Amino acid sequence: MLSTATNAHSAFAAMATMKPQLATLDELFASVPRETLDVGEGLFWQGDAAQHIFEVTEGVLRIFKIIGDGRRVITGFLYAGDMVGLSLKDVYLYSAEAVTPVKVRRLTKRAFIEAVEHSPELRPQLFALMCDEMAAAQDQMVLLSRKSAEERVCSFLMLIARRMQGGRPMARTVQLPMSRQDMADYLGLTIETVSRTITKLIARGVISPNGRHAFDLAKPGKLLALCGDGDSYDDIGDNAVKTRQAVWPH
Amino acid sequence: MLSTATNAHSAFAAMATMKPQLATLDELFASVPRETLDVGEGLFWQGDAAQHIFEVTEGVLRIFKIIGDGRRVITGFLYAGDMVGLSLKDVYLYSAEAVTPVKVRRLTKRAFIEAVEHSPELRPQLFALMCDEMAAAQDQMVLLSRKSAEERVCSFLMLIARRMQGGRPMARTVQLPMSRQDMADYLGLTIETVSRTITKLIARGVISPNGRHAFDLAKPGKLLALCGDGDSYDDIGDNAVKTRQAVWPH
DNA sequence: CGGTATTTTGAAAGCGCTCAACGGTCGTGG
DNA sequence: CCACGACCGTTGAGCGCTTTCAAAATACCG
Repeated sequence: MLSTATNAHSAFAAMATMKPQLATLDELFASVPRETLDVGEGLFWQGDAAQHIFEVTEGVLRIFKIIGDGRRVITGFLYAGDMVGLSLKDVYLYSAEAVTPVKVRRLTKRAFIEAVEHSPELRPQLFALMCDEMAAAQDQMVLLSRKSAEERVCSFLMLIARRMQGGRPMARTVQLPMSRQDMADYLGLTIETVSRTITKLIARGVISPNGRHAFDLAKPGKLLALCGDGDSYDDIGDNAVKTRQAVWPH
Repeated sequence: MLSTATNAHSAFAAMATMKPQLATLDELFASVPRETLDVGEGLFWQGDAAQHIFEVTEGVLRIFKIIGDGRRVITGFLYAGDMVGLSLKDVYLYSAEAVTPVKVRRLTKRAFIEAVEHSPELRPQLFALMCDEMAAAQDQMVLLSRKSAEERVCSFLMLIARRMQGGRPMARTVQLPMSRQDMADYLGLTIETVSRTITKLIARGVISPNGRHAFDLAKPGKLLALCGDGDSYDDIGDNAVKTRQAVWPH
């Protein structure tokens, strides 16, 4: 568990004397050698002693929990720039495996926490990171709780599309490196339902396959409308423009 | 929970901040007058400018999101001691309403963040809080993604039972102040399914009604086993003892 | 090119949902 | 104290979406 004070003074001294202020969380990991993971290889397992924080440098990682009888729930996919292992429990509460070949850098939890604790630059960044994660988790609860299979798949496509483009214009093509089983376990569906739903979206011309693990977004406006997020869109001609007509109660 | 060393450190911290040390997040709110909410009254709404952080002092609050066509997802119930509004977005991403009469205290987000930022005591507490929230969110994803109706209801009963007793011996009686509709929207079910599932649990003697919004846990061991969390339990005679036989992959 | 894993497709079943009616409880007011 | 009504919870019947079980098709890899 995290005991912040043990070495607080020495860590502070070290930071003050040896290092310039770190501007970004990323720089924290800059000096650490990269490790590589093959496809399917695990980074750590649910129940392992939680000693490190990792930063994904390259590739895609899946984070998942398994309950007794083998049911698997993928709680997230991590891309370059994402961090994993952030928790104060002394064991990991989930497992992490490589979806694609992955490169990561690791820091001991203590080193990470002390560095953040003594950097006024880093603290807000960590805070922001955790807030974003929490917001994403809540969106996922909405998806799992109330969305239909089609809405889930469309939401997933949009999520990945947005993530890949860092938010900008929106990718024409979405890469889905994970298997259908991974998608199913992330979306709370079965592999068959995911497959059928995708087939239907293709038949309707909303997306079109581009290899088995990539899709072209033929009608991005339509796709957006099918996410079930309740905003309304001008869908004429599929050059859809978001009209941001939020619908709250009261 | 998190054992921080308070001592060697605090002298230095006090000098640095020129403020009396706050030992707990709770004390941050100590000087603020309480506000009260009637049953059903809203604290803030999804989309409102997010200017305050709240601490629940008394009662139960529900946190929920609504998507376009009226579907509601309750992402959590908050009890005395819990905090709400923690986010860096400039609008709230969810709404908060009183399930029971509620008392809260508020701090502006800025005041809160600055206080935490200047207190080495408070920072780890906030970090711990957010980590716990994240862990709870992931458990909820598991529930929503892969658990049956019965498992969901049992998990909910256990969750509330544990929360009420602060983790100790386990309450004989569980108070459920929220409506069946609230439970349904939290568990990703309909009100009818929740009702039917509870009826079945009563029929099987797992729980027994104690007023409409409370239940006695007649067979806590059985209840635990029905949560679908995959541990195994000795259920003979219902003086069940947890045998902690975790099941990870590999 | 053969063998394996993954994905797709088909048919049937099941769990939870929808629609509908009934019952119970509580507060109000006569 | 009881009658009434509104709200909430329960129960029932039937349906539909997703799952399950099974098999074929396709991609992947040595």
